[in-house]
Amino acid sequence: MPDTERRATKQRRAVEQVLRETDDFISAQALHARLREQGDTVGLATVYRTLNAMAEDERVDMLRVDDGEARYRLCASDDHHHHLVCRECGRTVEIEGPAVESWADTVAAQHGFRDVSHTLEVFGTCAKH
Amino acid sequence: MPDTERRATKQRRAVEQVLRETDDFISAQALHARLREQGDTVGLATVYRTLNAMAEDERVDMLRVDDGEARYRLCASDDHHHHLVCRECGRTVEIEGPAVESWADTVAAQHGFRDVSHTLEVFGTCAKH
DNA sequence: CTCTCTGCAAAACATTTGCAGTCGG
DNA sequence: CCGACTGCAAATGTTTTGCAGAGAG
Repeated sequence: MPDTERRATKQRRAVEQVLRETDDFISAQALHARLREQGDTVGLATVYRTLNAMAEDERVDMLRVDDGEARYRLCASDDHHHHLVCRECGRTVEIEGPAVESWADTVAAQHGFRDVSHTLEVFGTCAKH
Repeated sequence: MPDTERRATKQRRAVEQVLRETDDFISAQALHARLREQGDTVGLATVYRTLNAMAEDERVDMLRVDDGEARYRLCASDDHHHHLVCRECGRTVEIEGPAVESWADTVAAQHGFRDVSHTLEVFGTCAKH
């Protein structure tokens, strides 16, 4: 239902502000916790409703991780990047793979798939471990 | 805990048999339903436990779809591969990206990461949808 | 026999929804 | 004002877990 009117409220502004300050994908639960930390009292349900609305309007990207939590991030209109994560300490480095992007699109198209998207995460043990 | 002993039971054989007959990824719930259909009475919890054990032993691939259900499938081949998954019907095509493999290793090494592994899934809408 | 496995029901999660009251435009 | 928005609590849906009994080796 993209045609519904959408009002600008205090809690929506709060959610968007946290998203703006967060580079990586963040879960609804974590976002809600961060809001409480900084004093904003926004209901968890409202966080979910806001995130869903934004996803519907394509203002955030949503992806699922293996632990079952959905994670959200403001649509970076600029570049799409991936992450290199240390499996020991969680340290994260943003990486780019231009070749991967086009490769994924090409292969998908060859198999007749449209609206292609992909998830790519690289794991390793960083120098400190 | 990959070192735990693993016994061969009737219900595990039943789960594996369904997996063997299924080409695409299937959810635990759907697998459980299929078992009941064909007369096997296996508890839902057992299906989950079996699937988790197999995933831990790397005998099945597990992936999450946007609706929040995890889907499982027997590892088809021994070499490392990726998947192109239809987000509408779950139809899956195995794809290979030799360039991606080496790219991931290289980038990770540049950042001082060792023991590199990665996950890559491509999603799209297949020709039938 | 000895442990692992199973079933069932309850618990633990993430996420959604019903409703009465609130508030933006 | 009016209808969209919010908070809370209750409802959902998936997956996990505790525990007593069953069964593989």
